[in-house]
Amino acid sequence: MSAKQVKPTESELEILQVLWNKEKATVREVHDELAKQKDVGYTTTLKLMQIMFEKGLVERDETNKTHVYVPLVSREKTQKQLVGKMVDTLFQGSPTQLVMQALGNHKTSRRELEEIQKLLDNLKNQ
Amino acid sequence: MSAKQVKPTESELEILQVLWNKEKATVREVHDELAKQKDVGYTTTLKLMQIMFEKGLVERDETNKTHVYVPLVSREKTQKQLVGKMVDTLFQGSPTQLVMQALGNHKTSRRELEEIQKLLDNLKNQ
DNA sequence: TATTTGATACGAAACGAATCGTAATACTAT
DNA sequence: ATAGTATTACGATTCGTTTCGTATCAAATA
Repeated sequence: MSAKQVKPTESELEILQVLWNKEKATVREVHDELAKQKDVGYTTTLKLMQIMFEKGLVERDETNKTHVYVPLVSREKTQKQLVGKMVDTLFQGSPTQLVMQALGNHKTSRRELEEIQKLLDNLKNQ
Repeated sequence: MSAKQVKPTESELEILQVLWNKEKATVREVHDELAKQKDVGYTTTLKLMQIMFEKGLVERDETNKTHVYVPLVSREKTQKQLVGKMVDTLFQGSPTQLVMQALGNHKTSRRELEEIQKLLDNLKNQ
């Protein structure tokens, strides 16, 4: 029985995004990426990543002066965690309602719709 | 162009849930409902609902001493708002991925699966 | 009418998240 | 070696959320 995963904050999620995409990254790399999206100071990003390290959300290689960070929580597990919470608090426990909402409000390509249909067929036959 | 809706906090969402379900409610009613789920003081609930009033998340009828609160934001709009944000920050802008995640990780009844399929068919034919 | 009960208002504290400035430290290049 | 540059460490502040205690007021009741 492993300990329950820490829930990342909004800002931590933004950092995790970068780490998941890059597999691993330095503070500078993460910061440069974030700076494209919003106005934030370098030390702010640094501090956040240090906190994430303390929380066990990331690991880091301290061999060199410039530390290299790696995510310790997976994208999938985090998605599952947060989607689950959202289903509970916003969709009264019904994932179906969430699906309807997500599909109804965005234009989805035919290709993607068919992919989902395939998944549905699989789920029905089991 | 109406002003952008305020993003409710976690606690405010819990209160909105009750209000959405009851259509309208007093602080006492909301609080009794919340108290079933978690340990919280009456004045805490009161204060939160007062803040929600200031934020414009709810309206209230002050005719009687005991105020009656009504939600000013709809469940649907709030769902849309938060699902949208989640798609952005956690699913790289792909609602389809969110759908897959939601469907994959919960057991969904055959009836619901078919309901979703119907929606998909409609979406494909337009 | 006086007392008790229940409601609102409000300030303040506790808490966590986010931001930044500054100092210390290690690398780089002259 | 020295000066400049980039990085980490860390404290402090700000900000928003949540929590609660106390005061005040109104309504019910004894």
